[in-house]
Amino acid sequence: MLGTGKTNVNDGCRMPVTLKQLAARARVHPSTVSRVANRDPRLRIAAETRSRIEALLRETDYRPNGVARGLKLRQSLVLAVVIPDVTNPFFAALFRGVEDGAAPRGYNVLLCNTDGSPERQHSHLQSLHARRVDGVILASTYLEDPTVRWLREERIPFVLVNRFSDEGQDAFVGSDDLRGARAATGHLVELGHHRIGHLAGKPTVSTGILRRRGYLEELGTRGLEPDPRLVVEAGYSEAGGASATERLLSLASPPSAIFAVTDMTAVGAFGAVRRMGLRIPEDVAIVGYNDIPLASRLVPGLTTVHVPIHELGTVAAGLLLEQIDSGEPRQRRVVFNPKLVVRGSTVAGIDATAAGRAVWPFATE
Amino acid sequence: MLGTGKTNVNDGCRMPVTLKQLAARARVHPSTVSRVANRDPRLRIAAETRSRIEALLRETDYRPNGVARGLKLRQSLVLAVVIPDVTNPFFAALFRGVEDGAAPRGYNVLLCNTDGSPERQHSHLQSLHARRVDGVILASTYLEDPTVRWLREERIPFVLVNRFSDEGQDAFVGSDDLRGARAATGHLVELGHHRIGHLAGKPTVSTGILRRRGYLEELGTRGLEPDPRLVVEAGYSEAGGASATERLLSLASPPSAIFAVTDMTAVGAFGAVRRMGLRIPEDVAIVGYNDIPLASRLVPGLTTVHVPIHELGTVAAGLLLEQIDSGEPRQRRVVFNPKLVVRGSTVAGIDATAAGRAVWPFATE
DNA sequence: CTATCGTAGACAAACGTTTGCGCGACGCTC
DNA sequence: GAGCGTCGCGCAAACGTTTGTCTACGATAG
Repeated sequence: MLGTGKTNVNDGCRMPVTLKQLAARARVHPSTVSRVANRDPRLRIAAETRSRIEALLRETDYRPNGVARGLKLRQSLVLAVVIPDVTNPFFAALFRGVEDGAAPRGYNVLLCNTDGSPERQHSHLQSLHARRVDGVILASTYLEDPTVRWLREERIPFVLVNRFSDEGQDAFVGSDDLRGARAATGHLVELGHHRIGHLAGKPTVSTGILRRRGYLEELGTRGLEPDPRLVVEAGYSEAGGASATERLLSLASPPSAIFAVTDMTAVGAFGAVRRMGLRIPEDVAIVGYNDIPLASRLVPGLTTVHVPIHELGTVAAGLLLEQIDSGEPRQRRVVFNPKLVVRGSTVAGIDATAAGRAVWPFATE
Repeated sequence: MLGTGKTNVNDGCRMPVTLKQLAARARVHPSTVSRVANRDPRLRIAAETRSRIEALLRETDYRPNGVARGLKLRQSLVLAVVIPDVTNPFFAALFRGVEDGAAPRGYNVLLCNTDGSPERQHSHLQSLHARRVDGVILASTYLEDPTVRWLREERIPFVLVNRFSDEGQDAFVGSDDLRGARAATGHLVELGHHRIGHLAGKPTVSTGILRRRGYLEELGTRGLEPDPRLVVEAGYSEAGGASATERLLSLASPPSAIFAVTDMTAVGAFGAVRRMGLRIPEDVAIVGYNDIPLASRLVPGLTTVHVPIHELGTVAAGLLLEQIDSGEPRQRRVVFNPKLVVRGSTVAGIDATAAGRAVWPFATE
């Protein structure tokens, strides 16, 4: 019979079809099939052969083995996003942005949670490197981060998001933390607050340093004397925000307003204030940072500094792909101008107006 | 000089070191280096050679090329999680569970968002298959899902989570939806509600069907006549929950309580009830499903059916790895017994007690 | 009729591993 | 001292692609 020569088809068990098997069935060399499948423009293929092979490709629904392809071509079409914790809505939205930016270009995206541990970050990156991911988006970096230096040395394309490292000229996308913090603080001053507390981030993280500096600078500009006792390191967790707030409100002369380094920190503050039997904003006004979806759903709504989180992700993906395509590290930095969103946690009753109505697009479950 | 023979090292540019390069430097065959690196138990290596090679491995910090390894070994050490949207806290927690279960075994995890679109789901899975992922965790399936059949046919290891497909005997981990829905409905009945509305899921999704059935069955058991007008399809989004609630509350004789198919749906109901100027729980009591972190932070807290979301993920990962290791599809089904958590959205004032204090571990940002 | 040329497609190497097999060399026994 | 067992390691094929080069063949021209 025709086509039953010494083809080494193994149709016994269902195996993903390979180029060689197709070549045998079409009685041509594997390279020919490859050129047809890839529409190789440099080689001329007889119309008859081509259509025969194309029919076969369609019939078997051939998909090249990505692993083999990756080995030969030295590109895996896989990116990685490294973050502290996807359970934090900020990072979930960020990841969505990255995927939305990368998927249309054929990339899949790995997600790695570090829980803020430099060791886990490092081991994740070792693993990613071994898998030859094409690029990394790193949102869990800290200042003087050896991981970033290692990425530079290994010439692995990467983009930092939200936080940056060193004075580095690495590709970066984030918000203008200094400006955002000044806007938040200024808002509280304008509301008449004199004693404003700050739930600070860590001094090892760029956002922690810059937002604290913005807070201090704005106080200075407004002619208010900063009180060191009003600045408490709270970290980025809800629990940290809660305990720091308790300390702040137990002071002899407690603050009447609080600027939290992060929305999640502010959420912790909400809980602490409530448990102490105080009212928001009458007794304590609260401002956060990032405008995560949760911020608009709290009661009262959380006044916060809006950051286009999803866009951070898509832009980062774009920068990374640019870097991968060009082959050279482009040190572009994209810094968004943050904008204050006023809600009920600083101005009583404002949630009933349009400002409080922000509805975040939560998708189907 | 020693060691400067015809070694084909190319130390001009920094390339990831390969087995061949190391072999050349150690003056042995690549296979020998491979065996040392892999601690191949079957082959005996002279102590001197071994230590020489081991020193070299440490010195160069050698990591085998995962792509080449994957090609040869037919395993990529990559899993994929397919969900509608990671921005939904339910799926974020689920993903964390999967990663926490898989990472210790050396796996990295791809995350794919489908936005509930069968087309996107299908194209994602095509792509995953081409990349030869070792297994898939699918949480976005619907009934009579061609994707699932395709997975079965291709013999790709997979586990369904939360929702299942067909009557299938596929590996599955989720909660007992029928029981959870009955508990939620029964709770409302016991509080004295006679007209209980249901914000239903889609009839194409197992959770939608089962939770609706549980609601109806419980009403029957309690001797209440189900009213078809009180069941409105709301889907799984906040917006869907809001608009469905508006319809429900505009009825001639509106319900005094609502059971929502999902916490996010319930969140939508919260907003709608508030906008209509009604009080929770005095005018309308609300119950959700899943107990996402957000549920305990709403004011009042959302009464809901607790599901161990993170554990769903780790267990699913375990099942999947078991399947991968054994080479055979194990059709184990793990069904958790859900437990009602009562908060202020059904019982006024209860949030001040311990029940409302559930603090979810949000990690650092 | 032969030299030339263009075209269609085969050949083979390469990407970086893993692993069954086999081969020399050494030491032991009889 | 010949045979045998063991030890240590090299050889080569294989995983599934891609791509530069080379060949065979038919046509055309001189």
